[in-house]
Amino acid sequence: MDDNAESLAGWAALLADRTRASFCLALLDGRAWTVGELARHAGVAVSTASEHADRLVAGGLLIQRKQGRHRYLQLASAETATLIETVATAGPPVPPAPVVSLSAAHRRRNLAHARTCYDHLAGHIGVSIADALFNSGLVSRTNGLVVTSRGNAWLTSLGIGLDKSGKRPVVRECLDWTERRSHLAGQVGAALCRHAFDAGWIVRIGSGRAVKVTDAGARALADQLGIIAVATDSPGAARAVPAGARRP
Amino acid sequence: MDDNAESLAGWAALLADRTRASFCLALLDGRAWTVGELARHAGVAVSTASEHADRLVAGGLLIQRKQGRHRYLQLASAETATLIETVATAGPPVPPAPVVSLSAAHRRRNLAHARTCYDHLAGHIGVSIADALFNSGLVSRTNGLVVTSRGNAWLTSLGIGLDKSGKRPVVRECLDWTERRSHLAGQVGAALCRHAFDAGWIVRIGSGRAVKVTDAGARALADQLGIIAVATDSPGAARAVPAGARRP
DNA sequence: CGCCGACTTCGGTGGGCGCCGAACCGTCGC
DNA sequence: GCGACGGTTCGGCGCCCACCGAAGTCGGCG
Repeated sequence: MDDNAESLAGWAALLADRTRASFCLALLDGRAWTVGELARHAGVAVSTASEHADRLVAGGLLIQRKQGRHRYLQLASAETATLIETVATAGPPVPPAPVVSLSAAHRRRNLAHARTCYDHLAGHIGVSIADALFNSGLVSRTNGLVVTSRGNAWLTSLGIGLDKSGKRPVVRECLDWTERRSHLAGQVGAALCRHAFDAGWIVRIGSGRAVKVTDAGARALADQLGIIAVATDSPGAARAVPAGARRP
Repeated sequence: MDDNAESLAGWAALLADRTRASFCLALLDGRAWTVGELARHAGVAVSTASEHADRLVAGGLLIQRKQGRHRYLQLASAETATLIETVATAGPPVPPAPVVSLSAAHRRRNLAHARTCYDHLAGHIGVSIADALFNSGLVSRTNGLVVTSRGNAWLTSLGIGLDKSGKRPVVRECLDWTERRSHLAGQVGAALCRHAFDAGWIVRIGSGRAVKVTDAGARALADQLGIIAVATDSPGAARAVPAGARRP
């Protein structure tokens, strides 16, 4: 029991610091962040962030990849991510926060429904969009992940152009941590997200990652992709049903 | 992001202390311990233990029940137990613990083989029992999880009665963290575990959660459920094979 | 080659907290 | 009533560690 307790405590200690917790939560988006980004995100000095990164890597929670003068950090594995989410969303506990809760639960539901993951869409809505693009043959994954010619035409019709020679992958799958399925990242994911904002399909809820589908957005998604979506904050709503995809 | 990090950190902080971790691990056996017992178990002064108990209760990890001059502590819920197990058995073994291993590995094998989870049986043996009950039609999950009439008869033959009107679910599935499959909890899981202790089918190994199947227990399990089990500590043993279930 | 920028290392500071023993408080049993 | 006993409260000690700024390192770019 003795060494076991040590082990459990050591594990938990990694997460038991506000700054490190903030890192892990940020890294839940699956991306690799640099030390500087993490420092800015958590609001601490770069030197401090560097030391925390050391500890997290040493503890096995994160892995690092050095690239030029950057040091990229990401979660060690999907299991790690699951673990962090488990603890983070665990029970009502927590020392601070005596009441709140109602709005907290509401916020969580919003997050699960629609949010940004870095620069693309995630949550139920993100997964639904990915499904719709696959089902309607705009994106195909039979031979790796590619945008079909029909897909290109559709994107062009939205005013979106892709940079095939660029460094960034045109389209990429990104595991969604609330849905446990893929949504789309890469140039396509980012462009669609940007377009959704620009066209007023979605708006941010507050300052976090959560977004809300507007009425106009719901209509547009139905028209374009056959997705039935409702505004996140209407009562009993948090739901988006991918219908049999229609030709865009 | 901010309050979320705080929350995660606060949660983890509860587990991030050697002594508190030791408490929680001890309490995983589902029993209620007194402050004094926990203090002795962890090797700290009673005053120290008392303060730790305060924190764990305040944090919602434990609940307490005062009785005379004793203060009994136990895990707040089965979910809490699951959470602790998740973190405890999680990923990379942790910062410390360089070698140790042989006895540690042995102990872990014991744990994986048969242990208590809160108040019911877990590990390979727990999963085997669940399998046997499903296969022999004593418990069915075709229409939700229910004890069949034959199942009820069998339980009665063991001297186990169920409280159908009670608050606690009659039978519940509980994910086993070493097997990654379900074992049985709820009233049935608890009653079977209690019966196994009472009838001498299993005995505790030391003071922890690990249990060992006795020779008599192995015979009984084979007779009753067609499970082939061997005592945990016989060499190369840690194994329990669910055979084609026989009528009990 | 020299500058810039990302990151690391290092010394120093402060606060938090884990620990204890001593004093205190309630309950139990005589 | 008194003593024994389980538990709590309190003051104090010491360590650990999160934080910072300044100096140093190293890769990339002009």
